[in-house]
Amino acid sequence: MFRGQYVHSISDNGRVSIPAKFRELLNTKYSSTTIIISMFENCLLAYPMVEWEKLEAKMLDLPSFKKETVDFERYLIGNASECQLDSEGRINISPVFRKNLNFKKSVVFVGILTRFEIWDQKSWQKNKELGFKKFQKSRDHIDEI
Amino acid sequence: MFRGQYVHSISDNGRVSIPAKFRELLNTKYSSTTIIISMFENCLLAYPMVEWEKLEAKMLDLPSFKKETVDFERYLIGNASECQLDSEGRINISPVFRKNLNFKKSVVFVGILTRFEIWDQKSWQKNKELGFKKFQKSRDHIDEI
DNA sequence: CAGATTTTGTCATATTTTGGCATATTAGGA
DNA sequence: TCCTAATATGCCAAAATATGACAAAATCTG
Repeated sequence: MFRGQYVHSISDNGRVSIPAKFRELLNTKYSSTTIIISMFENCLLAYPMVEWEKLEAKMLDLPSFKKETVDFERYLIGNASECQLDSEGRINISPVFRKNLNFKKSVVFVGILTRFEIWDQKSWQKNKELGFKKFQKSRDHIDEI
Repeated sequence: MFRGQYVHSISDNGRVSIPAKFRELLNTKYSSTTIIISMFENCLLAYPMVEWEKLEAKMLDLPSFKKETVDFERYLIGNASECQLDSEGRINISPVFRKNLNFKKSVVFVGILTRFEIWDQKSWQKNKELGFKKFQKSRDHIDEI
């Protein structure tokens, strides 16, 4: 499972290396270093191909003309892009993503089970307080655990 | 079960040894020295892998894009990291954790049944008073015992 | 089509992490 | 209280990792 946080720096042309722990998981569990990244809240959301395909399968089952479906899919799929890790374990993040999410010098990788997020470090820092508050609040709604 | 308190010192690069009593429990009861640590309130929370996986299994059943789920998982999983005790019974605590929790020279291990916490010694001292007050208050809400 | 710009591949190096040994410290038993 | 065994921790070398630099390839633009 993807877990934990890693801070990496991103080059001027948008190249950044994926944390070794994540690369290893892609190699072992998923046998593929192809991932899909898309936009989400204030960050990028990245899935191993296999997990992404599961997600797509579920989306195909949604009622296709319902407003929520259209809005959800247009955003998530519409922003998705496929990436191959290179021999050094790096990917390129397109200018569009970098501009939208204000990616500057450093980014934070955040592992979340079957997927991981990529944040601009400054935004992540800013969200830290809020994130903890949200976590505290969410605990009341997560009754199953 | 994990119980009691142990004070250990942490090296400059974040390496610290797990109390022998805890190691023994991992070896005997859990047959594995793999643990997961994550942030929680003002300390680290450590689970033997088996116990942690029970939690994750429950989390995988939550609706993955719902706000409460994201907030909860981003914090708990996003801060989690897998550790293997080395041959000397030590683990590494990442710079992110040390910074966030202000880990300085000494840390306190606190055993709590199926898990244990790791505190910066100073914070632990500071929280002692408060901890007692909270304990007193909690007694009214613990109806099952 | 030619030149300019961007992307990609490879190498080199600084930094961090890991493994193992050796020594210091602690705890428990006689 | 001393001795012994277990435990914790400092230290150093080796391995892994991240990232900067640069050249080659590809792409874009006029």
